[in-house]
Amino acid sequence: MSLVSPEQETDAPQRRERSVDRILQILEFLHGHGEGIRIGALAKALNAPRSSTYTLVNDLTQAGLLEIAPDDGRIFFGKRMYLYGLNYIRENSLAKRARLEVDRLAKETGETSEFCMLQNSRYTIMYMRPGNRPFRISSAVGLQIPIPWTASGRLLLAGRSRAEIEELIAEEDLVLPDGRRIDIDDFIEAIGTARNNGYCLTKGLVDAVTQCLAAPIYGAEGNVEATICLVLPINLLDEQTAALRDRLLQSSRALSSR
Amino acid sequence: MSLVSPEQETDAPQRRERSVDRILQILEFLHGHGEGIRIGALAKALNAPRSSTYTLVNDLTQAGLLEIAPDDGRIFFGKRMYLYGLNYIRENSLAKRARLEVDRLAKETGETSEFCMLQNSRYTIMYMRPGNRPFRISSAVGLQIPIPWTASGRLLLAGRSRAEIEELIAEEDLVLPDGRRIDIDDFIEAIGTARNNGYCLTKGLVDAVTQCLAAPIYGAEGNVEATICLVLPINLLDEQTAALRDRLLQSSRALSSR
DNA sequence: TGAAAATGTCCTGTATACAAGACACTCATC
DNA sequence: GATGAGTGTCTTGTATACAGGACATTTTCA
Repeated sequence: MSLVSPEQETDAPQRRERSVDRILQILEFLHGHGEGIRIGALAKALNAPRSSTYTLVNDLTQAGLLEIAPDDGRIFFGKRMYLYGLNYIRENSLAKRARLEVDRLAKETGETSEFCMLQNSRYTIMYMRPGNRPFRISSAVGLQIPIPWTASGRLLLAGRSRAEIEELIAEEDLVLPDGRRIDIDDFIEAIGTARNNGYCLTKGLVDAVTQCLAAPIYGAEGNVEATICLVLPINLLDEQTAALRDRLLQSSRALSSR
Repeated sequence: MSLVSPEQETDAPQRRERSVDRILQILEFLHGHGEGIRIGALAKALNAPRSSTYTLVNDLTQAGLLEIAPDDGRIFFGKRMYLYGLNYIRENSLAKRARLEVDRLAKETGETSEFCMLQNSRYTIMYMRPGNRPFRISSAVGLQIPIPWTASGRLLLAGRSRAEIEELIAEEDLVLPDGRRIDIDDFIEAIGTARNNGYCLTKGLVDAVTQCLAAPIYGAEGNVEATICLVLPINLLDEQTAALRDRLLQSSRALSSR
């Protein structure tokens, strides 16, 4: 079931939609859009009638799931959505354990640690704990990031067929922030290597000064359900990296099923 | 508009509800309930028809806003709800600044720092950063906590009339975790004092070994929109506490409007 | 082991929520 | 100050989503 895409364009009179579906479309669009949007523009983007959009957005706003910026009327996610969402990371077994483990890892190593999953066939940092280095703090938690940009992404695709991978990765996701293009064959090979090694190290992908060291979290069926990873300065000594890797793999094992 | 309470009990045939409202009821109930619940029990709790509840919950589950525990079928908040919620704290101006300030405060003082707001006429920790002490980490972030249990709560009620306060505070919220009962008159007086002082200190309320030092964050209209606070061991020296208070007030000013 | 309760799915009629469009405003822009 | 685009509110008719209930399982526990 496609969540966000508006119904197929036909000449037939527009199908009536259930408000549930409209709500899900609104939320998903807002999340993907990445910034506030005004109601009119939202209705147009979803190909939804303006009147229905008004009532729904107003309902959700009154409930606090959305907020409307008082100055320009743009819609954002609201406080209540945030509070509801916190329940997930507090209650979900894996998320809860992973959060604690990330905190522990960051504290012990002093390095920025992250817990990551796939969502929508994109990569998402679910939880992050910054390290002690005076680095910039990444504010990418919860955002959707192209899978090929990350070490975790290579692990998360482990076990999938070539066709599946090609299907999953959009063309533009192969282009790095600095404009370089990742070759799909190299990428698929890297996935295989990562799978065999049981970890993955990428250098200077998203930016030139960091490397990313990721380890898999296996689900009950032996699939890679999530990853835990360290964001490191690129110029570490080999023995430092090796020590960090061993420590990371320990966390990886602790979080994996069985 | 009451969010969670089911419609008034009449003998008239049940009013039909819009699915928007049902959804809001489901989410709010789940949040307040604090743990997973099965669909049947949910329908009963909301006084909603079972069939409608099934379809709605299934829709929300497919969308990832809810999750159903595979073993016993209980409903929880889902991954997508969490990701949607993260947008709030990333985009909302106050929440964003407060998060950075809390991180800074925790780092500088080494003490557990929190950003708090009212929600539903209950008190909620919106964001927390643990300090360096080997304390237990509170996992109360996002939960609804009785206002009288906290220093922040006293600040957040500043400026409200006695009647409003009595209206707001449920009887049972005056009872502390250890069974002691807070006198409503003392509580109202403490609110006035907190308002005049521009900060609030409470000792040994929620547990015997901590004190809580809170400062207001003023909104544009001079109202207390939120608070920022420190959770400290109860046996600090006066001069230590004073220094922390000054530092806290600095953050308070930085976050307040104007 | 049998009865009672709960779970999940499906079907149907009708109360009503949605789509469409009208209307009165408010901004921009020329 | 005229034009066009967008905003927010209301009203109305009808397609349909919801409430109710039936049914086949599964679970509970006496």
